[in-house]
Amino acid sequence: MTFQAIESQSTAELLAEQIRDAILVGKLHPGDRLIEQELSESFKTSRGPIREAIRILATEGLVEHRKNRGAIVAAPNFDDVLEVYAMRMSMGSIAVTHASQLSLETELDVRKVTKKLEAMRTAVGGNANRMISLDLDFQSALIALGALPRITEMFEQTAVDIGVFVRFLGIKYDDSDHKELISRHEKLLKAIKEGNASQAIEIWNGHIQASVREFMKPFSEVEINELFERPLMNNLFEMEMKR
Amino acid sequence: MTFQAIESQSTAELLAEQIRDAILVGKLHPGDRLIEQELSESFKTSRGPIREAIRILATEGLVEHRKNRGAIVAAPNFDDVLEVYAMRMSMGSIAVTHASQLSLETELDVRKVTKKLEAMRTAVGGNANRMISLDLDFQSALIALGALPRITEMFEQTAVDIGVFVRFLGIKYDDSDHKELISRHEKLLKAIKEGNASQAIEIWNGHIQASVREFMKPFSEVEINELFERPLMNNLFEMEMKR
DNA sequence: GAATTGTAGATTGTTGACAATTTAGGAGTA
DNA sequence: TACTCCTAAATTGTCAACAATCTACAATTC
Repeated sequence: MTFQAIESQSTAELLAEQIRDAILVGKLHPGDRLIEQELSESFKTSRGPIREAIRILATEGLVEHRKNRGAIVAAPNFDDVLEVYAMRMSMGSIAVTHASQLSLETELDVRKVTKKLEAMRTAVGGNANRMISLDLDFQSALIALGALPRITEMFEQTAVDIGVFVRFLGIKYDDSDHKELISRHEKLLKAIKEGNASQAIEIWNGHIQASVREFMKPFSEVEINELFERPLMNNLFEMEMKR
Repeated sequence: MTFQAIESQSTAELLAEQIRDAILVGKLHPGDRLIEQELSESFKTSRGPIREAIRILATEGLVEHRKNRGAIVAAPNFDDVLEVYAMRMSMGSIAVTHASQLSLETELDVRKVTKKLEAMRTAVGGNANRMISLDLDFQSALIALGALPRITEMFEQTAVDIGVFVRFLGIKYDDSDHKELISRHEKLLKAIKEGNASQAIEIWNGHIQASVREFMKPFSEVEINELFERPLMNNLFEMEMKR
């Protein structure tokens, strides 16, 4: 028998994870400073690994690194939401198409996606953040089917972004849509397995649009109409520019 | 009057630049090891900044970082070319569309693009690598007009990728196409300024396709036909799947 | 002889000390 | 008061030494 290689994370990665979670959970707020010595003391490590962790978070865009002045937690706005989802829509289309056209030697990966979907199914009624996180996991696994490393990587990245948006722009997961969400995901996976790329893309785009709409819910009628004036909304909602 | 803040690069960034150039220029080959101590000795610095530089290059994908085993220069293949250009095509479409729809308060940025174009014009007959690099500069500046930070950032990133491809997959810049290239760029910029998004996209996509074709030139007829079998080629050449 | 185990050398990971830079606030000046 | 200049504290940047880990190869076993 053969075991899967276990790869222990480096201290820096571990630290980055902890700090990232602290931001996503709201223990750290936009504008808060990350002071190397403070962190190294509370994590009981030296400043070296902390530095690396901060650099990791900086490339993720979670913190902003100013030369000689340290890092601060970054603050997102709605333009960021639109950009991130525009990226996810079109990159996702590529990945999903590619996955559809690949002869699924990716058997193992398909298993992973199914598993994520299962996790979502059993998690009905859980709290909103948990559901959102599971949904993002599913999407990441799905996109990974495309076997395009850079695009997959970019998805991981934008998933972190979305975590920040959820935290700082506020969003409530709508439980009533849960069933619909899962059935959409099922259809999407099915389309990919059957090699029906165009259908897969259609479902994918629909999902992205639904996600963006979630972010618009906290806004008023008037504000939403204003949002639809923004250029990027074209990319996301193409023809049907009216709700 | 007000001056633009001059921001001196950190040692690590400087080092990363040096090493990156060494890779792009071919002084370092895929598989070569980057040994921290060696580098720190030849750069006359300590290992700290070297470490950071290597981490930077690792996130750029130029080197591969193996835990406890150091970093090696990464090796690209044609799949990478296809993925990178697929990303540039669709991300570029978003940026170009967005730029077209923006009321050009981006006056300053437009100036920058024009300048890059001018640089290309005056550089006729220069060596191939120089032309390619100028072309990439132009494209980056153009995409920056979209004012979408993540997409702009991604373009910088994939430009580095392309540098690696050019170096290690070989490509010869075709001087005879030079005029056509520049006139295409002019039309593209003009379309954006006039807010003609659909035309801009069309030109953009054409340019991407032309770039990919450049990378296919070293291949034989038979090999090229094989390339067109690859799923990703659909995204790049859509309908016209025959040369 | 092939496979396994042990070991020395090379290399990365971590640490605490010191240097350089930035920031904030007070003293001095008009 | 408003402004500039200066200084001290806070903080990041750099360094060299030490610890942990990996690689290659020799020694050992079957």
